[in-house]
Amino acid sequence: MAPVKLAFSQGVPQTKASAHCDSCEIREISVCRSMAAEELARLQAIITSGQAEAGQAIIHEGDSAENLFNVVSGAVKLYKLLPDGRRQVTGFLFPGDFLGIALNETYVYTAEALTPVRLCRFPRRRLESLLKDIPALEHQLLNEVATELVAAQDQMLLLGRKTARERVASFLLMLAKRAERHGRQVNPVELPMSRADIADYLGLTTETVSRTVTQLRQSNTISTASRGEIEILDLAALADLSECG
Amino acid sequence: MAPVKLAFSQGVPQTKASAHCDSCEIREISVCRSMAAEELARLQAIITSGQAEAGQAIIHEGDSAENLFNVVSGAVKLYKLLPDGRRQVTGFLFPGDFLGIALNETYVYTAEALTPVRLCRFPRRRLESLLKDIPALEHQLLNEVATELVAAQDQMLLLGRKTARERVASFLLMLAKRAERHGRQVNPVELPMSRADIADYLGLTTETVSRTVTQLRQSNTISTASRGEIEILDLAALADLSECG
DNA sequence: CGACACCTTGACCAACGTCAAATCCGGTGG
DNA sequence: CCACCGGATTTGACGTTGGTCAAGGTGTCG
Repeated sequence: MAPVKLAFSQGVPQTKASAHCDSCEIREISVCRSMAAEELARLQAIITSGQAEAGQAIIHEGDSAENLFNVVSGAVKLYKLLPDGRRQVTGFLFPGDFLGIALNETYVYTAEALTPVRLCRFPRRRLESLLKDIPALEHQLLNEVATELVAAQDQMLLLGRKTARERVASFLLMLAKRAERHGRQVNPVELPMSRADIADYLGLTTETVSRTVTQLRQSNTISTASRGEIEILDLAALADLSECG
Repeated sequence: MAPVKLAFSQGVPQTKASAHCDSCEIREISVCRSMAAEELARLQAIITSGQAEAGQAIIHEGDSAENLFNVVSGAVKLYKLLPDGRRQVTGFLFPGDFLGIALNETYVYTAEALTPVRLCRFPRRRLESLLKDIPALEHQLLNEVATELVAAQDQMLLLGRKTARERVASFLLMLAKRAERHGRQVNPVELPMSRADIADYLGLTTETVSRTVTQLRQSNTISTASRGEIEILDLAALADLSECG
């Protein structure tokens, strides 16, 4: 089938679903897992695929929430802005992660692609009507949101009470744990985001992140092999520093 | 019926449900709303009532999650601790709020009563089996958790990027909005929590909170009528200060 | 009325932010 | 292949917000 490109949400291209859930590489780690064949078929009937270039916005804070997404490949950052431009990155998404949970009618954060991203797109209205019929789907969503809430509370502890060094250590450990859980390479840890993104995630400045990374390198806790990667040399030391975060 | 007291979770007394959902004062603002009579009856069959004195822990971070609760009356704080004692208050609960969401088997935060508290207690196992039969209940829970997640993301923005003054202003506005939503008195705002609790919620120290409140009083934005209350004199100025948070 | 916990205020300090400059690195074009 | 460009990152010097430490005030409850 020739992909028919249509505009949606800031021009991110979409096509009629060209891939099938059957062959979906993230099915087992996404919200679509543990769904009966018949349910999966109904779900597949409403999805289309989408993609975004690095740097492109997928959804915008404040926009009407028309669609929800699953990240199929690539990495995404979520952020909120204050009127004067101060920014807080609230999360990073990787394949299998769900995007766009908004109980109100509008998105509460902006999502921007860090790398080229492939997406699985669910029209919100149609997904909501499916929820009434497929309890398993609502159950998975509840799981998903609850997991995110727990992570958000850990992040509050980090932002409210940890030192710069503890924040950076916690961040690296979190990325390593997630890479492991998702079956990606753990060491060196891949960092698809810029120092500025990391800073805005950790409530610091790029300068402080950079200085802290330098300190960790000088104490032989990590090594910065190539750009966009950090190798963990002393996991125990890093865990100590992170204060269990 | 004479309440039979049994020990549970750190000695918080419980009784067989002596009140009925029919007469529950928080039914319409809690997770139990929009439930059919038959469903409500099944829910009521598994609940017992509980209570806690001011200062008493209701659940402990790390404990096995045996029960979930609804706050019926009073106020509760939630917090997480670092090994060295640093504390982050992750939320305050008021009547109608749900407590104990934990997808793993253990609680991820401690909940402590700020005032005498009455609770509605749901054994987790039995609630989970009800979820399979009552889609409306799972739906309400999803709503509840999603709302909490949105609030948590706002709090990340506050903790990561706002100044002390903006944090305190945002906090007062949040309390005022919640009081309004719950039909409690809005002005003066009631503060059942201590300055230390506020500080640990806002990622500040008691001294900074105190100084900031003093500043706001001196600029005639608020007045500290009596202990445990703050009157908002200039709502617009406070909203300006909070930077839309 | 006195003890105690909580809150406020003051003096000083340090972690992190700000501003500025240097360096690194990948991409581009000759 | 190599020089150059521009953004990202690192490093340095210095400033500021909010933390720390300490003292004093205030309300509450026995």
